Amino acid sequence: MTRYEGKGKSRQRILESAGCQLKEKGIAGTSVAGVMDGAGMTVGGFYAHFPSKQALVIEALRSSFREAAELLQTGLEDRRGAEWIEAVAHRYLSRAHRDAPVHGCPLPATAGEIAHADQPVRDALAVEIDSFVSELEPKLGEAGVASPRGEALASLSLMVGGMTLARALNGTPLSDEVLRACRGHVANRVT
Amino acid sequence: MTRYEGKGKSRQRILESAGCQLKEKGIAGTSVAGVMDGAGMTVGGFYAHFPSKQALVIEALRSSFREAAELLQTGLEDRRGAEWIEAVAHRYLSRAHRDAPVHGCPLPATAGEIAHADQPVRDALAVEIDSFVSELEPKLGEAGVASPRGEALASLSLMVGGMTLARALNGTPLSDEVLRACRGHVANRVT
DNA sequence: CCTATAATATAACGGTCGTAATATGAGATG
DNA sequence: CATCTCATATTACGACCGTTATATTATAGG
Repeated sequence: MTRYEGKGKSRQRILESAGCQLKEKGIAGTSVAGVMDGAGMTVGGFYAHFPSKQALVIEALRSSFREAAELLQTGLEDRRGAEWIEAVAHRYLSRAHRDAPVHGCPLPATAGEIAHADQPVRDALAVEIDSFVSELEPKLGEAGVASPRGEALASLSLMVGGMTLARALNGTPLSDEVLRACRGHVANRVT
Repeated sequence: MTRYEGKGKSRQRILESAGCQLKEKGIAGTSVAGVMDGAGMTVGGFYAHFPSKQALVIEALRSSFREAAELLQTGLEDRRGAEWIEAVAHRYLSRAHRDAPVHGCPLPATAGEIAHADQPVRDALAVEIDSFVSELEPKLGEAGVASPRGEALASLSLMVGGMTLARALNGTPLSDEVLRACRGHVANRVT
Protein backbone atom coordinates (compact mmCIF):
# COMPACT_ATOMS: atom_id res chain seq x y z
CA MET A 1 0.00 0.00 0.00
CA THR A 2 2.52 2.57 1.15
CA ARG A 3 5.42 3.26 -1.15
CA TYR A 4 8.68 1.83 0.13
CA GLU A 5 11.47 4.36 0.57
CA GLY A 6 14.22 2.31 2.19
CA LYS A 7 14.88 1.09 5.66
CA GLY A 8 16.88 4.14 6.68
CA LYS A 9 13.98 6.46 5.92
CA SER A 10 11.59 4.34 7.98
CA ARG A 11 13.99 4.36 10.90
CA GLN A 12 14.22 8.12 10.68
CA ARG A 13 10.45 8.50 10.62
CA ILE A 14 10.12 6.26 13.67
CA LEU A 15 12.74 8.30 15.47
CA GLU A 16 10.99 11.58 14.70
CA SER A 17 7.60 10.23 15.72
CA ALA A 18 9.07 8.94 18.98
CA GLY A 19 10.68 12.33 19.63
CA CYS A 20 7.33 14.08 19.21
CA GLN A 21 5.50 11.70 21.52
CA LEU A 22 8.23 11.80 24.16
CA LYS A 23 8.16 15.60 24.21
CA GLU A 24 4.37 15.70 24.37
CA LYS A 25 3.51 12.78 26.63
CA GLY A 26 6.66 11.59 28.37
CA ILE A 27 8.11 8.10 28.36
CA ALA A 28 5.23 6.21 29.98
CA GLY A 29 2.78 8.07 27.75
CA THR A 30 4.65 6.98 24.65
CA SER A 31 3.67 3.57 23.32
CA VAL A 32 5.45 1.61 20.63
CA ALA A 33 2.20 1.22 18.72
CA GLY A 34 1.52 4.95 18.95
CA VAL A 35 4.97 5.79 17.71
CA MET A 36 4.62 3.46 14.74
CA ASP A 37 1.21 4.89 13.98
CA GLY A 38 2.72 8.38 14.04
CA ALA A 39 5.35 7.16 11.60
CA GLY A 40 2.64 5.85 9.24
CA MET A 41 3.34 2.19 9.97
CA THR A 42 2.04 -0.59 12.20
CA VAL A 43 3.55 -2.16 15.30
CA GLY A 44 4.93 -5.30 13.73
CA GLY A 45 7.77 -3.64 11.89
CA PHE A 46 9.15 -1.87 14.91
CA TYR A 47 11.53 -4.56 16.09
CA ALA A 48 13.22 -4.67 12.72
CA HIS A 49 14.53 -1.18 13.49
CA PHE A 50 15.04 -1.14 17.26
CA PRO A 51 15.66 -4.00 19.69
CA SER A 52 13.40 -2.59 22.42
CA LYS A 53 11.40 0.43 23.52
CA GLN A 54 14.28 1.45 25.77
CA ALA A 55 16.68 1.55 22.83
CA LEU A 56 14.21 3.73 20.94
CA VAL A 57 13.82 6.05 23.91
CA ILE A 58 17.58 6.47 24.20
CA GLU A 59 18.06 7.28 20.53
CA ALA A 60 15.00 9.50 20.25
CA LEU A 61 16.05 11.40 23.35
CA ARG A 62 19.50 11.88 21.88
CA SER A 63 18.40 13.18 18.53
CA SER A 64 15.54 15.34 19.79
CA PHE A 65 17.73 16.89 22.47
CA ARG A 66 20.41 17.77 19.93
CA GLU A 67 17.84 19.18 17.57
CA ALA A 68 16.36 21.33 20.34
CA ALA A 69 19.80 22.52 21.45
CA GLU A 70 20.62 23.59 17.91
CA LEU A 71 17.27 25.27 17.33
CA LEU A 72 17.71 27.15 20.59
CA GLN A 73 20.86 28.82 19.28
CA THR A 74 19.95 29.52 15.66
CA GLY A 75 19.78 33.20 14.76
CA LEU A 76 21.85 34.19 17.76
CA GLU A 77 25.25 33.90 16.09
CA ASP A 78 25.94 37.63 16.22
CA ARG A 79 25.32 37.96 19.95
CA ARG A 80 27.97 37.63 22.65
CA GLY A 81 28.24 36.99 26.36
CA ALA A 82 25.42 38.21 28.56
CA GLU A 83 23.30 39.22 25.57
CA TRP A 84 23.53 35.70 24.14
CA ILE A 85 22.70 33.78 27.31
CA GLU A 86 19.82 36.11 28.03
CA ALA A 87 18.38 35.58 24.57
CA VAL A 88 18.67 31.80 24.99
CA ALA A 89 16.92 31.88 28.36
CA HIS A 90 14.14 34.11 27.03
CA ARG A 91 13.60 31.77 24.10
CA TYR A 92 13.58 28.66 26.31
CA LEU A 93 11.36 30.20 28.98
CA SER A 94 8.81 31.54 26.51
CA ARG A 95 5.10 30.88 26.38
CA ALA A 96 5.64 29.61 22.84
CA HIS A 97 7.96 26.90 24.14
CA ARG A 98 5.60 26.03 26.97
CA ASP A 99 2.62 25.67 24.65
CA ALA A 100 4.36 23.79 21.84
CA PRO A 101 6.48 21.07 23.45
CA VAL A 102 6.85 19.30 20.10
CA HIS A 103 9.22 21.93 18.78
CA GLY A 104 11.19 22.23 21.99
CA CYS A 105 13.28 20.52 24.62
CA PRO A 106 12.51 16.93 25.62
CA LEU A 107 13.78 17.38 29.18
CA PRO A 108 10.74 18.93 30.91
CA ALA A 109 8.53 16.04 29.82
CA THR A 110 11.01 13.22 30.39
CA ALA A 111 13.61 14.12 33.03
CA GLY A 112 11.41 13.07 35.94
CA GLU A 113 10.84 9.66 34.38
CA ILE A 114 14.47 9.18 33.39
CA ALA A 115 15.26 9.19 37.11
CA HIS A 116 13.38 5.89 37.45
CA ALA A 117 14.71 4.43 34.20
CA ASP A 118 17.62 2.04 33.76
CA GLN A 119 21.20 3.23 33.94
CA PRO A 120 21.82 3.14 30.15
CA VAL A 121 19.15 5.81 29.71
CA ARG A 122 20.74 8.03 32.36
CA ASP A 123 24.18 7.48 30.87
CA ALA A 124 22.94 8.54 27.45
CA LEU A 125 21.37 11.64 28.93
CA ALA A 126 24.61 12.51 30.71
CA VAL A 127 26.50 12.51 27.41
CA GLU A 128 24.02 14.91 25.82
CA ILE A 129 23.81 17.25 28.77
CA ASP A 130 27.56 17.33 29.12
CA SER A 131 27.87 18.28 25.48
CA PHE A 132 25.24 21.01 25.74
CA VAL A 133 26.78 22.44 28.90
CA SER A 134 30.12 22.59 27.10
CA GLU A 135 28.47 24.76 24.46
CA LEU A 136 26.96 27.04 27.08
CA GLU A 137 30.17 27.38 29.06
CA PRO A 138 32.26 29.66 26.82
CA LYS A 139 29.33 32.03 26.32
CA LEU A 140 29.06 32.42 30.07
CA GLY A 141 32.80 32.92 30.20
CA GLU A 142 32.36 35.84 27.77
CA ALA A 143 29.69 37.21 30.07
CA GLY A 144 32.31 37.33 32.78
CA VAL A 145 30.80 35.03 35.38
CA ALA A 146 33.10 33.52 38.01
CA SER A 147 32.62 29.79 37.31
CA PRO A 148 31.19 29.32 33.79
CA ARG A 149 30.59 25.57 34.07
CA GLY A 150 28.75 25.82 37.37
CA GLU A 151 26.73 28.68 36.00
CA ALA A 152 25.91 26.69 32.88
CA LEU A 153 24.66 23.74 34.95
CA ALA A 154 22.61 26.01 37.20
CA SER A 155 21.15 27.88 34.21
CA LEU A 156 20.10 24.61 32.61
CA SER A 157 18.52 23.52 35.89
CA LEU A 158 16.64 26.78 36.16
CA MET A 159 15.39 26.59 32.59
CA VAL A 160 14.29 22.96 32.83
CA GLY A 161 12.76 23.44 36.27
CA GLY A 162 10.98 26.62 35.25
CA MET A 163 9.53 25.07 32.10
CA THR A 164 8.51 21.90 33.95
CA LEU A 165 6.68 23.91 36.60
CA ALA A 166 5.14 26.27 34.05
CA ARG A 167 3.71 23.28 32.18
CA ALA A 168 2.56 21.59 35.38
CA LEU A 169 0.80 24.85 36.29
CA ASN A 170 -0.62 25.48 32.84
CA GLY A 171 -4.12 26.85 33.00
CA THR A 172 -3.42 28.73 36.22
CA PRO A 173 -2.07 32.28 36.67
CA LEU A 174 1.08 30.87 38.27
CA SER A 175 2.27 29.42 34.97
CA ASP A 176 3.03 32.74 33.29
CA GLU A 177 4.36 34.05 36.58
CA VAL A 178 6.93 31.27 36.84
CA LEU A 179 8.18 31.90 33.31
CA ARG A 180 8.50 35.63 33.91
CA ALA A 181 10.28 35.12 37.23
CA CYS A 182 12.82 32.71 35.76
CA ARG A 183 13.53 34.98 32.80
CA GLY A 184 14.05 37.87 35.19
CA HIS A 185 16.34 35.79 37.33
CA VAL A 186 18.64 35.02 34.41
CA ALA A 187 18.64 38.65 33.32
CA ASN A 188 19.58 39.90 36.79
CA ARG A 189 22.16 37.19 37.24
CA VAL A 190 24.10 37.86 34.10
CA THR A 191 23.99 41.60 33.55
CA MET B 1 -7.32 -11.23 59.85
CA THR B 2 -6.05 -7.69 60.35
CA ARG B 3 -7.41 -5.79 63.28
CA TYR B 4 -9.80 -3.05 62.29
CA GLU B 5 -8.83 0.44 63.37
CA GLY B 6 -11.46 2.59 61.75
CA LYS B 7 -12.05 3.92 58.27
CA GLY B 8 -10.15 7.12 58.89
CA LYS B 9 -6.97 5.28 59.80
CA SER B 10 -7.19 3.21 56.64
CA ARG B 11 -7.64 6.29 54.54
CA GLN B 12 -4.60 7.84 56.15
CA ARG B 13 -2.50 4.74 55.50
CA ILE B 14 -3.57 4.71 51.84
CA LEU B 15 -2.66 8.36 51.55
CA GLU B 16 0.79 7.83 53.05
CA SER B 17 1.47 4.78 50.89
CA ALA B 18 0.42 6.74 47.81
CA GLY B 19 2.70 9.61 48.79
CA CYS B 20 5.69 7.26 49.06
CA GLN B 21 5.04 5.64 45.72
CA LEU B 22 4.43 8.96 43.98
CA LYS B 23 7.71 10.34 45.28
CA GLU B 24 9.62 7.21 44.32
CA LYS B 25 8.07 6.19 41.01
CA GLY B 26 5.97 9.05 39.72
CA ILE B 27 2.30 8.99 38.78
CA ALA B 28 2.40 6.40 36.00
CA GLY B 29 4.63 4.19 38.14
CA THR B 30 2.12 4.30 40.96
CA SER B 31 -0.63 1.67 40.70
CA VAL B 32 -3.75 1.50 42.82
CA ALA B 33 -3.00 -2.12 43.70
CA GLY B 34 0.56 -1.24 44.68
CA VAL B 35 -0.63 1.60 46.90
CA MET B 36 -3.15 -0.64 48.66
CA ASP B 37 -0.48 -3.30 49.09
CA GLY B 38 1.81 -0.70 50.66
CA ALA B 39 -1.04 0.22 53.00
CA GLY B 40 -1.43 -3.43 54.05
CA MET B 41 -4.71 -3.94 52.21
CA THR B 42 -5.94 -5.25 48.87
CA VAL B 43 -7.30 -3.47 45.82
CA GLY B 44 -10.97 -4.04 46.43
CA GLY B 45 -11.34 -1.65 49.31
CA PHE B 46 -9.78 1.27 47.53
CA TYR B 47 -12.92 2.75 46.02
CA ALA B 48 -14.58 2.93 49.42
CA HIS B 49 -12.04 5.66 50.26
CA PHE B 50 -11.37 7.44 46.98
CA PRO B 51 -13.55 7.76 43.87
CA SER B 52 -10.64 7.34 41.44
CA LYS B 53 -6.89 7.17 41.10
CA GLN B 54 -6.86 10.83 40.07
CA ALA B 55 -8.58 11.85 43.30
CA LEU B 56 -6.00 9.87 45.26
CA VAL B 57 -3.15 11.49 43.34
CA ILE B 58 -4.50 14.97 44.06
CA GLU B 59 -4.87 14.35 47.78
CA ALA B 60 -1.59 12.45 48.17
CA LEU B 61 0.23 15.19 46.27
CA ARG B 62 -1.31 17.80 48.53
CA SER B 63 -0.42 16.14 51.82
CA SER B 64 3.04 14.96 50.83
CA PHE B 65 3.93 18.39 49.44
CA ARG B 66 2.84 20.10 52.63
CA GLU B 67 4.72 17.58 54.73
CA ALA B 68 7.88 18.11 52.67
CA ALA B 69 7.55 21.88 52.85
CA GLU B 70 7.28 21.73 56.62
CA LEU B 71 10.16 19.29 57.01
CA LEU B 72 12.28 21.55 54.83
CA GLN B 73 11.93 24.38 57.32
CA THR B 74 12.16 22.57 60.66
CA GLY B 75 15.16 23.48 62.73
CA LEU B 76 15.73 26.70 60.82
CA GLU B 77 13.52 28.89 62.99
CA ASP B 78 16.42 30.95 64.35
CA ARG B 79 17.83 31.88 60.96
CA ARG B 80 16.91 34.96 58.99
CA GLY B 81 17.06 36.30 55.47
CA ALA B 82 19.93 35.15 53.29
CA GLU B 83 21.09 32.64 55.87
CA TRP B 84 17.66 31.00 55.97
CA ILE B 85 17.13 30.70 52.22
CA GLU B 86 20.64 29.38 51.77
CA ALA B 87 20.07 26.69 54.39
CA VAL B 88 16.81 25.69 52.72
CA ALA B 89 18.46 25.43 49.31
CA HIS B 90 21.36 23.40 50.70
CA ARG B 91 18.97 21.02 52.37
CA TYR B 92 16.81 20.64 49.27
CA LEU B 93 19.76 20.28 46.90
CA SER B 94 21.55 17.72 49.05
CA ARG B 95 22.71 14.24 48.09
CA ALA B 96 20.57 12.94 50.96
CA HIS B 97 17.45 14.39 49.33
CA ARG B 98 18.47 13.05 45.94
CA ASP B 99 19.02 9.54 47.24
CA ALA B 100 15.97 9.31 49.51
CA PRO B 101 13.01 10.68 47.54
CA VAL B 102 10.58 9.13 50.03
CA HIS B 103 11.40 11.67 52.70
CA GLY B 104 11.45 14.61 50.34
CA CYS B 105 9.60 16.72 47.81
CA PRO B 106 7.13 15.05 45.42
CA LEU B 107 7.72 17.59 42.66
CA PRO B 108 10.86 16.21 40.97
CA ALA B 109 9.18 12.84 40.43
CA THR B 110 5.75 14.12 39.44
CA ALA B 111 5.88 17.63 37.95
CA GLY B 112 6.69 16.39 34.44
CA GLU B 113 3.69 14.08 34.51
CA ILE B 114 1.37 16.64 36.04
CA ALA B 115 1.84 18.67 32.86
CA HIS B 116 -0.01 15.93 30.94
CA ALA B 117 -2.61 15.36 33.64
CA ASP B 118 -6.12 16.80 33.81
CA GLN B 119 -6.78 20.36 34.88
CA PRO B 120 -7.99 19.49 38.42
CA VAL B 121 -4.56 18.05 39.20
CA ARG B 122 -2.81 21.18 37.96
CA ASP B 123 -5.22 23.40 39.86
CA ALA B 124 -4.52 21.50 43.07
CA LEU B 125 -0.80 21.85 42.51
CA ALA B 126 -1.16 25.59 41.94
CA VAL B 127 -2.80 26.01 45.33
CA GLU B 128 0.04 24.21 47.10
CA ILE B 129 2.82 25.98 45.22
CA ASP B 130 1.20 29.35 45.76
CA SER B 131 1.05 28.65 49.46
CA PHE B 132 4.68 27.54 49.64
CA VAL B 133 5.88 30.53 47.63
CA SER B 134 4.04 32.78 50.05
CA GLU B 135 6.08 31.26 52.88
CA LEU B 136 9.32 31.73 50.97
CA GLU B 137 8.54 35.31 50.00
CA PRO B 138 9.01 37.16 53.32
CA LYS B 139 12.29 35.35 53.97
CA LEU B 140 13.60 36.62 50.66
CA GLY B 141 12.31 40.04 51.56
CA GLU B 142 14.45 39.92 54.70
CA ALA B 143 17.41 38.95 52.52
CA GLY B 144 16.89 42.23 50.70
CA VAL B 145 16.20 41.01 47.16
CA ALA B 146 14.42 43.34 44.76
CA SER B 147 11.32 41.28 43.97
CA PRO B 148 10.78 38.63 46.66
CA ARG B 149 7.94 36.82 44.93
CA GLY B 150 9.75 36.51 41.64
CA GLU B 151 12.85 35.37 43.44
CA ALA B 152 10.83 32.78 45.36
CA LEU B 153 9.36 31.37 42.16
CA ALA B 154 12.76 31.28 40.48
CA SER B 155 14.38 29.65 43.52
CA LEU B 156 11.72 26.95 43.57
CA SER B 157 12.24 26.37 39.85
CA LEU B 158 15.99 26.09 40.36
CA MET B 159 15.61 23.66 43.25
CA VAL B 160 13.07 21.45 41.48
CA GLY B 161 14.97 21.56 38.19
CA GLY B 162 18.30 20.86 39.86
CA MET B 163 16.95 17.91 41.83
CA THR B 164 15.13 16.53 38.79
CA LEU B 165 18.29 16.66 36.71
CA ALA B 166 20.48 15.31 39.52
CA ARG B 167 18.18 12.29 39.82
CA ALA B 168 17.98 11.82 36.05
CA LEU B 169 21.80 11.88 35.99
CA ASN B 170 22.22 9.65 39.04
CA GLY B 171 25.07 7.22 38.58
CA THR B 172 27.07 9.70 36.51
CA PRO B 173 29.56 12.34 37.69
CA LEU B 174 27.24 15.07 36.43
CA SER B 175 24.72 14.36 39.16
CA ASP B 176 26.82 15.66 42.05
CA GLU B 177 28.05 18.47 39.85
CA VAL B 178 24.53 19.71 39.18
CA LEU B 179 23.68 19.75 42.89
CA ARG B 180 26.86 21.64 43.76
CA ALA B 181 26.34 24.15 40.97
CA CYS B 182 22.75 24.90 42.01
CA ARG B 183 23.69 25.30 45.65
CA GLY B 184 26.47 27.68 44.65
CA HIS B 185 24.08 29.61 42.46
CA VAL B 186 21.68 30.24 45.32
CA ALA B 187 24.54 31.23 47.63
CA ASN B 188 25.94 33.74 45.14
CA ARG B 189 22.52 35.09 44.34
CA VAL B 190 21.42 35.86 47.83
CA THR B 191 24.58 36.98 49.66
C1' DC C 1 8.25 -13.18 -15.88
C1' DC C 2 9.84 -15.45 -11.95
C1' DT C 3 12.34 -15.84 -7.93
C1' DA C 4 14.79 -14.25 -3.73
C1' DT C 5 14.94 -11.05 -0.24
C1' DA C 6 13.84 -7.73 2.83
C1' DA C 7 10.30 -4.53 4.87
C1' DT C 8 5.93 -4.09 6.63
C1' DA C 9 1.10 -5.81 8.17
C1' DT C 10 -1.68 -8.92 10.88
C1' DA C 11 -2.53 -11.31 14.80
C1' DA C 12 -1.65 -13.16 19.13
C1' DC C 13 0.75 -13.88 23.81
C1' DG C 14 1.27 -12.88 28.64
C1' DG C 15 1.15 -9.17 31.77
C1' DT C 16 -0.56 -5.07 34.16
C1' DC C 17 -3.60 -1.41 34.59
C1' DG C 18 -8.08 1.12 36.53
C1' DT C 19 -12.39 -0.10 37.90
C1' DA C 20 -16.42 -2.69 39.50
C1' DA C 21 -19.33 -6.58 41.21
C1' DT C 22 -19.59 -9.84 44.58
C1' DA C 23 -18.24 -12.46 48.76
C1' DT C 24 -16.44 -12.60 53.41
C1' DG C 25 -15.81 -11.39 58.02
C1' DA C 26 -15.67 -8.65 62.13
C1' DG C 27 -18.10 -5.07 65.50
C1' DA C 28 -22.07 -3.16 67.24
C1' DT C 29 -27.06 -3.61 68.49
C1' DG C 30 -31.05 -6.00 70.14
C1' DC D 1 -27.28 -15.76 70.42
C1' DA D 2 -29.20 -13.60 66.13
C1' DT D 3 -28.94 -9.88 62.98
C1' DC D 4 -27.55 -5.76 60.68
C1' DT D 5 -23.91 -2.89 58.90
C1' DC D 6 -19.95 -1.78 56.79
C1' DA D 7 -14.84 -2.19 55.96
C1' DT D 8 -12.14 -5.18 53.53
C1' DA D 9 -10.96 -9.44 50.40
C1' DT D 10 -11.67 -11.97 46.25
C1' DT D 11 -12.45 -12.21 41.67
C1' DA D 12 -13.39 -10.61 37.16
C1' DC D 13 -13.80 -7.31 33.18
C1' DG D 14 -12.08 -4.76 29.33
C1' DA D 15 -8.32 -1.97 27.74
C1' DC D 16 -3.71 -1.32 26.77
C1' DC D 17 1.10 -2.46 27.13
C1' DG D 18 5.82 -4.55 25.11
C1' DT D 19 7.07 -8.21 22.51
C1' DT D 20 7.03 -12.04 19.14
C1' DA D 21 5.52 -15.33 15.38
C1' DT D 22 3.61 -15.51 11.17
C1' DA D 23 1.62 -13.78 6.78
C1' DT D 24 1.75 -10.49 3.15
C1' DT D 25 3.62 -7.29 0.12
C1' DA D 26 6.97 -4.61 -2.62
C1' DT D 27 11.55 -4.15 -4.56
C1' DA D 28 15.79 -5.96 -7.04
C1' DG D 29 18.23 -9.54 -9.90
C1' DG D 30 18.29 -13.26 -13.17
